[in-house]
Amino acid sequence: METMKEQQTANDGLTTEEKILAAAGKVFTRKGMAGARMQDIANEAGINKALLHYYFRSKEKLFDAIFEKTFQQFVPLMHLEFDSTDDFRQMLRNMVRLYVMMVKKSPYLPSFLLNEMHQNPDKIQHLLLKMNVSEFPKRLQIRFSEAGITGDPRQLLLTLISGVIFPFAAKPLLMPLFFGNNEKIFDRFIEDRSVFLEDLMLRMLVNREEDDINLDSDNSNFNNNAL
Amino acid sequence: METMKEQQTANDGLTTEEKILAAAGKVFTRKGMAGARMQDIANEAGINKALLHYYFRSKEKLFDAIFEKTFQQFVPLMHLEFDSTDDFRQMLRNMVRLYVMMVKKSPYLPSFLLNEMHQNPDKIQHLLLKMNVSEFPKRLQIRFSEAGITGDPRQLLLTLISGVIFPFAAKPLLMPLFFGNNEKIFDRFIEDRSVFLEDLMLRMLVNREEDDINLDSDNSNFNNNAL
DNA sequence: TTACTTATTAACCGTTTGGTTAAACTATTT
DNA sequence: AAATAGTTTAACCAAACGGTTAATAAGTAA
Repeated sequence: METMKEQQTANDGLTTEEKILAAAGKVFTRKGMAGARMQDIANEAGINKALLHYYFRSKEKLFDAIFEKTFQQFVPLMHLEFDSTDDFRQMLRNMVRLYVMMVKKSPYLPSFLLNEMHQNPDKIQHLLLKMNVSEFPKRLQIRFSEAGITGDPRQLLLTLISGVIFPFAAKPLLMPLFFGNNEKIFDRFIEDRSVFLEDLMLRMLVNREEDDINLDSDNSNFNNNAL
Repeated sequence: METMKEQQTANDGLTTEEKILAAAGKVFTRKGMAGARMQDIANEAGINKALLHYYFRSKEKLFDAIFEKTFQQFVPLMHLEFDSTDDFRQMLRNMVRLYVMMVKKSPYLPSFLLNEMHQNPDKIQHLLLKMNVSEFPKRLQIRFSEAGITGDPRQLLLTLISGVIFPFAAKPLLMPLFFGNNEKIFDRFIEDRSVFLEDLMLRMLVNREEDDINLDSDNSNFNNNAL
């Protein structure tokens, strides 16, 4: 029998703190900060409510921990992913696949993040400073320039990300409107959408250079991204 | 001095009920159902809290009124817009412009709707029945077929709508990350985006027929849209 | 004016909520 | 074993909340 110093592992192999974080993540992402109840989180974690305040001082502190963790799970993906692959097209493909996978696993995430971002825009400022993403727009521009893309890379990136995330964020509407409340049909649609979006990206990249339709080539306002 | 029977107009030319609805709309869209307080709504309307319960019986009833109104403002736009113009490309252009205008006017709307939709997916089912949108997917398909588009029209439509809405829904993130917290730069980006999205649509329509990249032409799962 | 209906308010009520406390339980140290 | 530090709980608390009530004010009809 070994002695455990820092944290003792509970019955199911999880620290109490870990159990709290898992439960809080579940409840907060579903109900949001305002809709979540501390008692619900305690029940979900199978512990006493006072323990929540013992580990995290207040509801807001606990929420902040969850929000930060969830936020970082989302945003820096592009951050990391943009350096990993040499082939530009393959990189875009990977991004689509990665985001589809992520959102598929936890469908509440997008609307949770979007909503809480609006509720506390100040916290985002702070989070973006902690993760060092201030260089991201510059790197994004360089990456696109090297690939010979002339247009505003933000337009393309936003189209890509929104294209993946939005169907999940709007699922409760799309489900009865387009998919007859059939989960399998929805899943198949998402499968098709991955291909659709990859193809969409390729079309844009290929055509953009040789085409006469000019989209504000001198995008002079791209450098104003101070923090 | 005229006599008023049905509803007397208050000092500022608005019925009390109208003042309540306006105030509730403002508070609910910003704070959400769970985050909104009846007292805040009463304050915003400049009336006593009990009046809220006098006109609408409960918080949920009041919320439902706002949610329905807001929801209908959004969804049936495509519904109406899809019949108005003969020219298919012009119609898509109009849709983009219309949605940009709408969301620009009330930036909280997208994240509010997306979030509350997740919170009560059951209510959406009911709302979709009231608005008669059951025919919409069929009409959408027909409209696209007539224009000679072979791919799944839902993919294209979703790309369009998400492309417009998402930048506003994610504005608190994009603002410091891409636009240096400068509202004017953001506005200019949205202007550019309208053009970008219109161009994007045209590219897809033009190329899709003559291209060898085949995106699941036999979209057999499109007809399963019962309600 | 009188009677009556509708609109509006201040005060109140029961419940829920985030948070605290003091005691009990568990492990580690001496 | 005794003392100590860390963990967990039941019970409690004040504030906030949605909702009610009883009384008042305002408009309408006779």
